[in-house]
Amino acid sequence: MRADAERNRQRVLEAAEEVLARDGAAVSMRAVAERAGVGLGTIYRHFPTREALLQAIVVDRVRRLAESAGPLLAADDPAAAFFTFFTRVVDVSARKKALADEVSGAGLDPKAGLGAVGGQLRAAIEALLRRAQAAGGVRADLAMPELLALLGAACLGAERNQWDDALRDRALGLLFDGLRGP
Amino acid sequence: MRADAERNRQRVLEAAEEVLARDGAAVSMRAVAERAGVGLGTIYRHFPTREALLQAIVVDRVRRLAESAGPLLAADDPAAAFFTFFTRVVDVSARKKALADEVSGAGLDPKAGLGAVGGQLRAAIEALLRRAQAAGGVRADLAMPELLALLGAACLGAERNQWDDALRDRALGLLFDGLRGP
Amino acid sequence: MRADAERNRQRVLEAAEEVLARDGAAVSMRAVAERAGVGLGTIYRHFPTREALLQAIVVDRVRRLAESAGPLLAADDPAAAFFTFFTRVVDVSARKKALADEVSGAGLDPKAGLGAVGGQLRAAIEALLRRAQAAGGVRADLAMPELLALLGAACLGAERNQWDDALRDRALGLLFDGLRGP
Amino acid sequence: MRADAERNRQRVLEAAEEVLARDGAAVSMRAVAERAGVGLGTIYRHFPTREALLQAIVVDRVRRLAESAGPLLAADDPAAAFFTFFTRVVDVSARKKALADEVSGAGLDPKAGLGAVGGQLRAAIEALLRRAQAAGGVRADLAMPELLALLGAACLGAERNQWDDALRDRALGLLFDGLRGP
DNA sequence: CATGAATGAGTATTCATTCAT
DNA sequence: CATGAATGAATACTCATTCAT
Repeated sequence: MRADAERNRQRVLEAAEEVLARDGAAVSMRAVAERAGVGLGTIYRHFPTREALLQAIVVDRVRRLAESAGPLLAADDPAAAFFTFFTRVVDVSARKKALADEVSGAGLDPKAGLGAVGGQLRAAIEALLRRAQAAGGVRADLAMPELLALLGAACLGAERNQWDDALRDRALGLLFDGLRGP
Repeated sequence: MRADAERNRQRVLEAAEEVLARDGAAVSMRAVAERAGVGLGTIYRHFPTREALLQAIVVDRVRRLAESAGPLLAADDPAAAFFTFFTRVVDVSARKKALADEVSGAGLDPKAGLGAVGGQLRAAIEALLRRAQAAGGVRADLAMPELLALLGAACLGAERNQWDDALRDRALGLLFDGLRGP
Repeated sequence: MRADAERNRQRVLEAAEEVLARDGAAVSMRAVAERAGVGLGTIYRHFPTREALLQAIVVDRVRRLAESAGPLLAADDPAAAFFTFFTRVVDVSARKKALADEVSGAGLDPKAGLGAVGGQLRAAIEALLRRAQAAGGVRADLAMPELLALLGAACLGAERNQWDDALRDRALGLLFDGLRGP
Repeated sequence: MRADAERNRQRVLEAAEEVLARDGAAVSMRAVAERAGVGLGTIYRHFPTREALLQAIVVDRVRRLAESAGPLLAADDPAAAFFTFFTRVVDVSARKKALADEVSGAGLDPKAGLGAVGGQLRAAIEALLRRAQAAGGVRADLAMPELLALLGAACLGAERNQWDDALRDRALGLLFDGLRGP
């Protein structure tokens, strides 16, 4: 790919990321184009449809999240690692609109638009959970469906209600007590 | 107001409630009019804007929810009453689209579009919480902000991901363990 | 239907008829709206899609053509009636763009977008042909496929090349000699 | 012109010929570029506009048609030669989209976009006609305007309606009977 | 000289809202 | 007072053409 094309592709992605993070999934293509300082056609050159552009951004976010789980899988305290990652996912959702929608619900199954990265994030969560359970830091009867349900809910709540750090810590603190066991 | 006007107002409200519950907040005014069997103008006679109509419905829902808390305030088991009401709010959210948005977050402050009923729901929750805490069934350090944050998150998650009863019970069971205390 | 709605529907149809007759099937909806002096939404109220509007016009033209065959079926000179109708179809095509496309080819089969009127026109042509053949004014071995092929071709030629009356008479005169027999 | 430039010009012409013949005049420049395996800019280097490219192709087709008339001018049976050529033009139109438009109507006047070749084709047709008339195989009162009108119409019909060989023979057979005389 | 990235005017279509009937 | 016809701004997307690389 030519240098200027790659540069413009990045500008489009960054502009779309910004307006998407700020305004949510209802962004118009024209708004993205103006923000990026490019023509409408330039967006469509790099992303065939509106959905493709938005998905590219969300997929990238989810991928980064999944990748960031790597170091935590080798952390000394498996339970802390699990809760750290849970918090991180919620945290990113609070700051980036349209991410929670994907983390929430079925979005982590490969069948969804996320493609493979949905499964990767899910796998990362599951691995962290298993280690934490083996270490006794998370109750043994916690299964993935309810964990994902709660994680998705927290992400949606954090996004919609713009949880600040303090609120997030208090809310997740309560939730984590429940995940540790009664 | 003339009797037929009042009757039409009710028909509009009921129709809007149905389509809003089913299709979510993206519902079109025409869809509401057709469902109600009235003209578009009739809707606008009773509700000045689309937002006003939707809000009237949500306000009504929230009001009913708040009123339904009454008996629970006199229940024998304050903690059970608290958790019952929490579950009820989540349950209704899962079945009625566009409710979770209001329960979530700032919607329960009087400053929001909900008007007074937001405060009423909030007051009901707070009263149930205080009784449950006094009875020792809920941890004493649980404050309203994080409680509302978690309640809103659960509502959003239940709506978006269409929690079934079993999933709702498992997810809320974990959360309630956290609310009882570590 | 309300009087003003019917009036506007007619204005739209007439405006679309004009621009379609003049500019062909590539007309834009905006051009029709401006010509009709109505808003874009008004067109879409009466015709759900661009295709529906254009088809309504062409269907109407074809219907009128088919209906105009009625008196000719009772004419004294069956052969003259047949040739008169053939000429009429070509004549209208020369004056109204986008008609020839429908008369030409498969457009007269009910499967096409013309719906029933395509079949009616075809039936009218066939009836006129049979009478003319029975009267000995048209060769007996003339069948519908080649007749429709020639009629469609003449319509297309007349439209594309804007045959004037004299040219049309000369060209069709030659063709009719062929249809009478060698 | 450099050898590679000439080579690219040919590739563009051939690719455009193919897609034009298959898909008709609505072909996009990008489709031509991809088919030719060259960049869009290369097309515009050789042809200043979309129209220029399409015309170059049609001009070439018409030129070849005109040239193919040469041997027929020396054929033993002038009438057969005339009808053979008429059939050939229709035949090519049926197989190559966007040709009929040019053969049809004014396209054969030098004033049109075809440039000189339009006149050449016209001259070839006229020469064949004169010989056939002199030999008594075509009616003496057949003049060029109506002949061209009918030829153009047949070309358009054959293209639009995708006449197969049998239909073409039947339709043209009827027409030729008319051209021979009543 | 070749490339293909960028442009942006243009397209059909939707929908909240107004207002003549 | 009810109706629903009319409005027109807004949306996603296409494609001939230009021009930086």
